[in-house]
Amino acid sequence: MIKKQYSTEQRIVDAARSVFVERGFAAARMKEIAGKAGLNQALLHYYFKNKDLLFERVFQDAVRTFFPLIISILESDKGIEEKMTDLVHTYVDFLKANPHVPGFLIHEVTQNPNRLTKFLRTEALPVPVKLIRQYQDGVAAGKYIPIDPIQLIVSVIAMCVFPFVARPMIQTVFGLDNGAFESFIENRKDQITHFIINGMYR
Amino acid sequence: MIKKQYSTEQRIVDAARSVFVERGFAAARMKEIAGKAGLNQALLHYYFKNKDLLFERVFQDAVRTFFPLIISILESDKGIEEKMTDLVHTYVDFLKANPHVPGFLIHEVTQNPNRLTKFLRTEALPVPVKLIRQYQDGVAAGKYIPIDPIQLIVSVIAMCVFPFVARPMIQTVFGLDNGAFESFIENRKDQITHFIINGMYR
DNA sequence: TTTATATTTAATTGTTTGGTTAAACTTTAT
DNA sequence: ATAAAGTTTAACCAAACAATTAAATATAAA
Repeated sequence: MIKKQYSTEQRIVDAARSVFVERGFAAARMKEIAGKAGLNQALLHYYFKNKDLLFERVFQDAVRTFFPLIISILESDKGIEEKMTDLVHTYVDFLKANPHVPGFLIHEVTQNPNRLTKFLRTEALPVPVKLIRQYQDGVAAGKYIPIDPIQLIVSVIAMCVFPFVARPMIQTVFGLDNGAFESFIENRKDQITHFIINGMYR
Repeated sequence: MIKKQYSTEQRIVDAARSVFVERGFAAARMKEIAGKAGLNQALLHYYFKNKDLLFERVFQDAVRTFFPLIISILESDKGIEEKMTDLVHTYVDFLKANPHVPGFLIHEVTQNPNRLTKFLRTEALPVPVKLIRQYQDGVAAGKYIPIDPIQLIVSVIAMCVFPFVARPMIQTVFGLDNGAFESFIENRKDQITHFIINGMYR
């Protein structure tokens, strides 16, 4: 019974993720989610009392995958260059496997910031103090340009995430079909790594 | 009569922009737009046959402000460094005045890419060939690092736009109140300019 | 002044949606 | 075998929504 319960609930959550991530909360339809999960709406409501509770589950799962990966890379014991390289490569590969998640999170947090605030009250995200200290030490030693390490982190994440978030726009404006866009992303990993590391050095 | 017609239609469009940009197409309500414009729903439909037509108008106006500014800066006759500085400063200032527009466009293009495709069929966007050539010449002369100038353009735009698009997320994760976020953006202009120009040079 | 256009109010319409209900059936656990 | 939990079907509900209608009034143009 435990096995069966897991399977039905997980089927619902997987279907819901698919629909919510594609359409967003407001445009997603419970009827569609039920259909995708291969069950009826009554059962959907047996497991999740309402749309908002189901959404919360999907949202929380998405946040749990999106942020901790960044933090663990930034907080490793390696040197900055290696961490930046790791971050770009690992993160872009993660985004390739989950291309719609950042856009989904950004939009839904914008629509309802309380969702993230509430989540972080129970599962706080550590500030990447190691990376920050490493960078500040490098600035003091005259090795890196004097910018705020938080700005650097935001910039690196921006450069990784933005092409996924704005994918249709970039494809349309620059006339890239799907194959060309995938090459663009694959090439991008080394190119922005080079640009970032080069940019940090004085 | 012309004066009056402009005023009512423009009032509707302004109200619609406000609501669509904040809530997105799916969650925006015609009733709310009518209320914000200070008129009734029948009049709303007298001027715009349906929700989609009204949205198209707002969308097109937004696209018309978002992209051409980038292109005009990238295609000026100035040197690359000056153009990058101009782009960051001008663009961030534009975004400060219209903070929700990029997020709105990105989300709505993702939900319905045809809107942008259709728009660009009638109002094509030039590719910034001058900037591209300038960068490629610099690479050939051994002055800049060998990356694709399109990647550079995407990165610069990413660094300008992302903090606005992901503002609530960044504020929440880094614990910035509104004042601190505004300082962050103001500081960011010079910091990313420095980072970008430094990053380009070999 | 007359005609055309713009505007309003209040009510209505048809559809969609999230959610509920009841009863029957199936599966699982004891 | 019985009881509990899971699942289904079909119908229903109330609310919300975009859009419409009819009639009256106000404003602008000819």
